[in-house]
Amino acid sequence: MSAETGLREIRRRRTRRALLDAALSELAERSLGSLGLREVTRAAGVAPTAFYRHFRGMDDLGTALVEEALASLHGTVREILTATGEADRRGDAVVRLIGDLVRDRPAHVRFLVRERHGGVPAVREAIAAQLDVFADEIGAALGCDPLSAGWETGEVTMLSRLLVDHMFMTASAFLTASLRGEDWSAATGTALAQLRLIHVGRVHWAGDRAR
Amino acid sequence: MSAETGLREIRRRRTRRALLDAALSELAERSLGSLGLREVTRAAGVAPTAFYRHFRGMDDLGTALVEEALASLHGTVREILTATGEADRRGDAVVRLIGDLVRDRPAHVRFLVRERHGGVPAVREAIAAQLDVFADEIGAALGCDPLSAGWETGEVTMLSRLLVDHMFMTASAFLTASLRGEDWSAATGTALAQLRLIHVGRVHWAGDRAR
DNA sequence: CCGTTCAGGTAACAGTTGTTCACTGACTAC
DNA sequence: GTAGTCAGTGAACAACTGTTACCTGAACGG
Repeated sequence: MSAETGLREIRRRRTRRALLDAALSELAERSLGSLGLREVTRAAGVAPTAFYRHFRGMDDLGTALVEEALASLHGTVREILTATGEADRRGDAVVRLIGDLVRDRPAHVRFLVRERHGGVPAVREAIAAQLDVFADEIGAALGCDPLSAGWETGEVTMLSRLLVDHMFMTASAFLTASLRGEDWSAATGTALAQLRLIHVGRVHWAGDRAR
Repeated sequence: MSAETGLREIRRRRTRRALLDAALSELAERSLGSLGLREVTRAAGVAPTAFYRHFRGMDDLGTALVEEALASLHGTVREILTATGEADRRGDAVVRLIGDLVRDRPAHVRFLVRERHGGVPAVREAIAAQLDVFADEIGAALGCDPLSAGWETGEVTMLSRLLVDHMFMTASAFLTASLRGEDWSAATGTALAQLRLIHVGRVHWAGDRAR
């Protein structure tokens, strides 16, 4: 295993964390592309050159942040998929889990939402690739569901992509709600209703497809 | 009226256009926050100081681009709302119109998609405000539809917000499809199916709401 | 204990940035 | 025809950028 609890390694990890955190807090109201290497090191309380001991450049720092943010998101997705219960109860669980994620790691979520279509190609593509993986996982889970009996694979993937995108818009809604103040429950209600609408569409999909 | 066809005004408008176009083409693979004033003037073939004759700063240039981009989008939305025909035929019209918009003004659409959650607060909020207006318009149109009989206003707005967001994800899908190559028709199919799924959910919404 | 490794710091570099000032000269209003 | 307006220019500024080569000293392996 890679325990690596040397004193030196501890220091190393600490400043690496400081760099990531500094970048993350700076990214609250800025975009990655407009973030300078020196700004990050200054906010982290480290000399500019120390940056290169950890990252090749800002793109590298960006992809590291993607990995980190998607790790927590992956955990959330896994929880969602393994959540048992009736299909419409599962919607409640999804919205609640996304809300928890936004509460626990707002900076990570904001980073993902912002850089998904952002100006740094490497980061953008890293996020897109991982979201494709998520969509596939969700699609696989959906395929096992009795509600999807008789669905073509193309139909399943279009649904899972819709769900992934809806996850992102829900997260974004939670973020703006959290910094605008008190309409958190309204955002929850909206997301729940939209998810339920999609669910209803799913239930009656096969029946209405003929027409 | 403000005809203003003086020779001086013509020159003025020309360099203003050059500045906007230069910024727009530079924004194909970058974000507004990372775009420098001098880069724009250099790409426009103008001295840096000329910039200030037209904009107070980059934020101002950004909001001007928002206005321009949303003007074309507003036209599309209006066409969508006034489109007659059966409800599911209207879905085809929506996807086609968005496709046309992406084909005609890819830079504007990309700018909107990128800066919607981007790093420049002024631009972000300008876009959000206009999207709220669009959602209200769509909501009003939906309210007149016989399919929405018995719907609460909150339910109508959650649907219109879902539709606006889906418009954006469709536009984004078209954009990535257009620069990745040939899966344009696949993107069309996905967007259409998703819209139809939402439509099916809408039709059976009232009936399933009780449970 | 001693030589090595290596995270971090210092100093300097060439380039770029936003912004100001005074200036030109083609257009305009009278 | 002439005086004035004003879009665009040129030069200069302090501040900042990413990146380099070299140095320092504490933790490390043996």
